Amino acid sequence: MRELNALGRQATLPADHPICIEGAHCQQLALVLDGRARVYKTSETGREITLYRLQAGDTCILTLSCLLGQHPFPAWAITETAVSALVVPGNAVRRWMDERPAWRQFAWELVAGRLADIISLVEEITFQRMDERLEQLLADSRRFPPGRKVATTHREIATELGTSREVVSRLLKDLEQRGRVITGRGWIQVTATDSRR
Amino acid sequence: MRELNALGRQATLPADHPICIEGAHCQQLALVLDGRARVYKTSETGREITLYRLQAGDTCILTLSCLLGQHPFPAWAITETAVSALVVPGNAVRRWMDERPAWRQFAWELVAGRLADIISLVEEITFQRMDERLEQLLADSRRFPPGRKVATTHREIATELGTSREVVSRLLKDLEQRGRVITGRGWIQVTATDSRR
DNA sequence: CTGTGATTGTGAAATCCGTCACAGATACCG
DNA sequence: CGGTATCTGTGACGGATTTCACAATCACAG
Repeated sequence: MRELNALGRQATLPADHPICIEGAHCQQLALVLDGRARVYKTSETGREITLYRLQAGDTCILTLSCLLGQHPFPAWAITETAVSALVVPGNAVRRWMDERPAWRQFAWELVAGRLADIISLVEEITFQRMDERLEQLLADSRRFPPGRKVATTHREIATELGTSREVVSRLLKDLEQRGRVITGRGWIQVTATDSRR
Repeated sequence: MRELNALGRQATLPADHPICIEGAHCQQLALVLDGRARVYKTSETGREITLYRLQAGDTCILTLSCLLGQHPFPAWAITETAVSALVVPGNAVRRWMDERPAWRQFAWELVAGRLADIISLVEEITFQRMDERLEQLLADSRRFPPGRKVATTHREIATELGTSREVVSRLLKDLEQRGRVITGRGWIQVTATDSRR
């Protein structure tokens, strides 16, 4: 930890600030201290899909695999909220990987987790309908605590799922009519479910 | 290498033999010496999608991330041809990760490559139509050398792309009429393209 | 309070895709 | 050579999704 603080440079980024562009050769790794960022892919037609998110305590495994595996960064990344992070140069990361068992363990844990995430993303996209995927997204109580308004737009959800805004609007309308959510301009509230079902 | 041979156990598996089932806790790692295997996901309705393949020189990064990251195996794996492999116990893998820089490098290279593969899979599934994805598959000259018959069935290609056999049959018919492929029962031949286009 | 930009609602059409239902064709095994 | 299992071709249908077009609504700055 001491070494980490010595070599690292504290940085803060505002919300909606680009971090990585596709094809970049990363030279440093950010350890997220606070805030949230999003790693995603884009299509030529302007649609997007979120691959995964970074939160406090995370580090971007794609950057990691760039640094250690000598590959270009295969996606885009952007902050969603203001983010503060500890930025560490690539060679330090590589050295720790050699010298620090705890760091190795940390890195593999992260990679294993994200790899599993992305694989289940593939599964979802391939086999599930959009309405199921939307429900699944809303069922994540960390991001959509039931009974509380969450600030987001239909467009944001669409880029999350890799579809278009209209589709999300329609599906949300359905869900609202079935009493599963309440929506307003710029927010959504998942209906509090009693725990019996 | 010496150590690898000392600790490893040589194993051979016939074609179409299951290797890993979803949710397994892997205790050993296979280094593929010869043959080909497939890692895939399934849906309840019986459809499948291939995540990636293992060839000579590969090792399964999912197994690796299981061993090192303490996660269950998030997919299925099966041999496609007869496979011979060197099977190494998990604790040896973990030890090498501590002691062998070359092994670490090897592991990270593989992970970085596959991670990029799976991410571009997500991109394809999300943004491309099935006909584009099929053409892309056939454009892989390692697997479909132009001008040579390749033994495969429509069903196999369907499980590759995560769709149904009929869809593949129709799309192939199209491609055949446009002169891009020649097909027969149990084989496909990509038309030899002159290099000017 | 008014204008402006962002957000949301919705209809219609087109396309893509998955599924069902068979018919035919082909390889292969005895 | 017959029988059988597998593979391929195809029509029909319906559902899911995308896209375009435009109206309506809302939030907020000035």
